[in-house]
Amino acid sequence: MSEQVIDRDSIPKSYAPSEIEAGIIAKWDEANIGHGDPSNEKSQFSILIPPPNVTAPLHIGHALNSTLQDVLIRWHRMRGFNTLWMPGTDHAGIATQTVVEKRLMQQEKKKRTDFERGEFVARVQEWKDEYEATILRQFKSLGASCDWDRTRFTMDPVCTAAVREAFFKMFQDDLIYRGKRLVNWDPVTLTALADDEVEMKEVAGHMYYLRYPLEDGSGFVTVATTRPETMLGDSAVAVNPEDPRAEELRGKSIRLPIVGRVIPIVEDDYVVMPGDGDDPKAAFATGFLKVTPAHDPNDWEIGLRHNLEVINVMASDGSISSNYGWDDCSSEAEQYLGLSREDARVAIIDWFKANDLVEDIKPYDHSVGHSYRSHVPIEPYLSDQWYVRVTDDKLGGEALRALAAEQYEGSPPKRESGEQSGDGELRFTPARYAKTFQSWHENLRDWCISRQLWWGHQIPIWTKEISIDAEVLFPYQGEDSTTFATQHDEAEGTITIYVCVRGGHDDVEQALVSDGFVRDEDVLDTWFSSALWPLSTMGWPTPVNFPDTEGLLEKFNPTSVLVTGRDIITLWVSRMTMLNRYFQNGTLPFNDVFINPMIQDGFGQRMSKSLGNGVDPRDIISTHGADAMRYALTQLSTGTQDVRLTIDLICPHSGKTFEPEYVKSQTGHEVMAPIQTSPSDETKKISTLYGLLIGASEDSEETPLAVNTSSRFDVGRNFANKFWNSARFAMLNISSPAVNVSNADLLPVDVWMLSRIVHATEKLDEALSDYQFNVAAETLYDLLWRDFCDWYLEAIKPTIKENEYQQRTLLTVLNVICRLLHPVCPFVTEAMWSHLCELDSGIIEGIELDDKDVLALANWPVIDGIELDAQVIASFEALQALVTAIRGARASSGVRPNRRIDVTLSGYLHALAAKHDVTLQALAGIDNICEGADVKDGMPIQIEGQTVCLSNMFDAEEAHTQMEKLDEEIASLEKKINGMKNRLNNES
RNA sequence: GGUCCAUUGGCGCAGUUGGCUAGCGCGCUUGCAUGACACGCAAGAGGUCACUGGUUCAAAUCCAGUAUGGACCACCA
Repeated sequence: MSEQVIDRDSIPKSYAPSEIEAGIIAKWDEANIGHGDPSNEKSQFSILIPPPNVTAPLHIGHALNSTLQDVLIRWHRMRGFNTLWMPGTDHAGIATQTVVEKRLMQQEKKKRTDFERGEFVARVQEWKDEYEATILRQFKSLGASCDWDRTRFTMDPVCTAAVREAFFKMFQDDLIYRGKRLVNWDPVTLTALADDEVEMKEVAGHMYYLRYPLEDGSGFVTVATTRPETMLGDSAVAVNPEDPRAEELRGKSIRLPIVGRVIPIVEDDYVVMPGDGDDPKAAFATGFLKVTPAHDPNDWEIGLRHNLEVINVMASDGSISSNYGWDDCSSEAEQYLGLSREDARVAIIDWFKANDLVEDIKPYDHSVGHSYRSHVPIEPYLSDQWYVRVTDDKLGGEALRALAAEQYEGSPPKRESGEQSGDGELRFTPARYAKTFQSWHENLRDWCISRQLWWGHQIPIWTKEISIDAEVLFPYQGEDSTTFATQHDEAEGTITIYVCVRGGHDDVEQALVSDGFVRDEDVLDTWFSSALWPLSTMGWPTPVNFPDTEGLLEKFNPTSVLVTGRDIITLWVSRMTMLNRYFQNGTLPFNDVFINPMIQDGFGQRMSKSLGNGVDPRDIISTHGADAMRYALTQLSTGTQDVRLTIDLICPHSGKTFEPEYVKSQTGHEVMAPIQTSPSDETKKISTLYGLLIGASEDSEETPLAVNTSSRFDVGRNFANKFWNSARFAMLNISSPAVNVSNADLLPVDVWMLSRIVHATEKLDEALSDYQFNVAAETLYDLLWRDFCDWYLEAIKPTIKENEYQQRTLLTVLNVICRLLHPVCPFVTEAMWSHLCELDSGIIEGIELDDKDVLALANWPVIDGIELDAQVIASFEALQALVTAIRGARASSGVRPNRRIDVTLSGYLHALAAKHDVTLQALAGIDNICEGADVKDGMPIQIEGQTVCLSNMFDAEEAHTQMEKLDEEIASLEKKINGMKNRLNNES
């Protein structure tokens, strides 16, 4: 056995992440550390990645989300669980289609409709392939230990099969239906949106007071509206039955201006009366409400109650049109056809003004729904759409009952048997988010799932219209392959047949087509396939067709925990819960939901591309390293609050950093720019370019001159470097061959250090079990920095070279620290591990550490039955207090740092000092340790009521200078005192 | 309008069932090129825990109210 195993030059002096990370990733790939094996008997721990949209590269929020998942996965893997972390991406229907359409317009000046559907989808597919590859590379570069062989995409064959089957079954069970409703229509992207895809924005608008003449010429009523342009589709005026004016108007009609339509006055208690104190609308109300069932959701409801005509006066792009259900367009009204909503509003108000029918126009601020994609106001628009009946107890009710009893009063008590029922087993961390989940389900409305897009899962419905007199003859009825529904339209005299074809029956599809059926053009809402993610990724329902998914569902569903952001509790968490329970006998897709913090910029704003305040994890990895990023993100995951990430702009060429501020760019956007405290050419250049680039286009692909980073990651870089260096130092001190260490061979400092790793392991386990990531990070920091580096390494310096037992203890401690740090800082620990493996660590009884070439696959330290003398530990802690006190006294009295002084103590303190003499001498700069109770010379200090005396603190010359210094200080203080005294005397 | 969250030294945050002197990182001050690390070491300054009242032997912590900030839901008269 060689004397010195580690060559001093083989480990560089400081940690350079960029030189090491790629090699480590390759090592993990080769060892296939992420592989989850369904046939493995060990208990499972599984996580499904919230699949990021393929619209753009990952941002720092994704990095946070993935880091936390990876910490949990690596920790469980080391603890011996059979782990599966399933990666993947989401096709993100409308979002992806929108960015691709935008790019085609910019680069090729082409619209979607300039392509065949298949052609266009192929272009989107190209985009998807590019970004999916980028995203997966990003995941890998931040150290994610997913099961890469099972990477899924929401439009993979395996996922498509699940979508087909889910749709089929729900259609069969009448949980999916066709309905003519007002939907949230996006007039730019030309698609319906779900309620939660609508963003409310405050808009400074106007309240228009319009006079509607009574048909009999006996006067008029004044209606108040914010949307005068919809008056073309008015089919009634409503008044509250309690309103005193209601009675004399009863039975009368209105002649609608411009159109000339005669419309009834209906009585409905939805109408707010002016002066009704409680309702804020009362201040603006006239008591008369124009009713436009085709263009307002509330009016739609009134229309249903009073059986009113539904007159749609707009085309799908929001322009005024008589082609979509407006039959009585007058010649007067024709002038408005083709105008946009906005232009029509102006023109119609002009008409009312010209005809003296405008009573008033008041400024009015209100919030208006906007499309979360195109950002234009939503148009409530009448159309035929597909809905999921989430209001059915089988879906919404089941999801609600999943909530754990301690988080939701209405939850059924947990079953006594060990059987998993799903009821009351869903637990949110932090617990308050259970309330978000609960109130969402208590106010559910059916879910509109059809989208008028090309990118997505096409709805598996084939349609044919037949005469109402014709017999509905359908050759496939009753077969396992199809199910159908019909819709009768008495007015048109038609029956529409909707046939849903189960997946894998191409012959039936062809037969339908030759029979005159046409497939529904629309695709499903992205969240429909996302809702099936826990099932589809694991091969539900037909594992036979996808052999690599065999056994996954049985082994890994329910998954252990879902880590996600609070913004998708309703969009995603709820729907996964519903569908998983519905298709899997009530079992849940996951038992725990951990809601990770949201990252904001230093000013508390959401990060976004258009603000220019986004942070790309790749930039952080290049400036700080992946471990640094992971450590910092773990540390700021406190669970209670959102986190602010102060952003620094750094110029990659010069390395200069700038503080950002928000300025108006030339396009009018608020964008981030460097503060020009001392305007240099460089600041100006970056500022201008930054503003231009970010302001010019949201999807700008050019790299700005400056890169966003944050000094918040410095703590992580320092931490990783500290580990690197301390490990290097420790290993360079190993010179003796391996030896087994028994308790009797340990010095007090070794016993103390072992007690610290026991303590840290327990605390870490507890913190991670409770998803207290910040506590975990803090625990690691204290262990590595405070305990190991500040105390242990310093304390053993005098003895380590000679003491072979201590060398083995040091190696064992380092080995344990390596393992404990690994889930949070996998790269630097894995890199050190290969050096550590070159040394034979020996054995310390009570600490179980296996031998593995790859740290990621090594075991979590099992510290069991190690006997550490509590008195020895306590005595080391007492020594720490003594050292601290002496250091403080030395510093405050100006002793030269490298001077060795004498200390005189008595009683138990002397015994303590004598026992730890070498350590005390090294840590506190002590020369002689003397025993004595009463010392005349020297400086007395108090420690726990005992007097300790320091002496020999200065040589003659130093003593002289020190005296002079003190004299000066006394003189200056006396001067101050006299000054104060004089002032007091003068004032009194 | 409804629900929820936050307010702790200059900055960013911990403080889980009330209980030793309220912690941590950055920054700041003083000193240090010490044979692991200046991405470092040692010592230090800095907080009436937003405000008002209450419960208690004891409140940053529990209760009520006020102020400020934020998030979500509802709402196009």
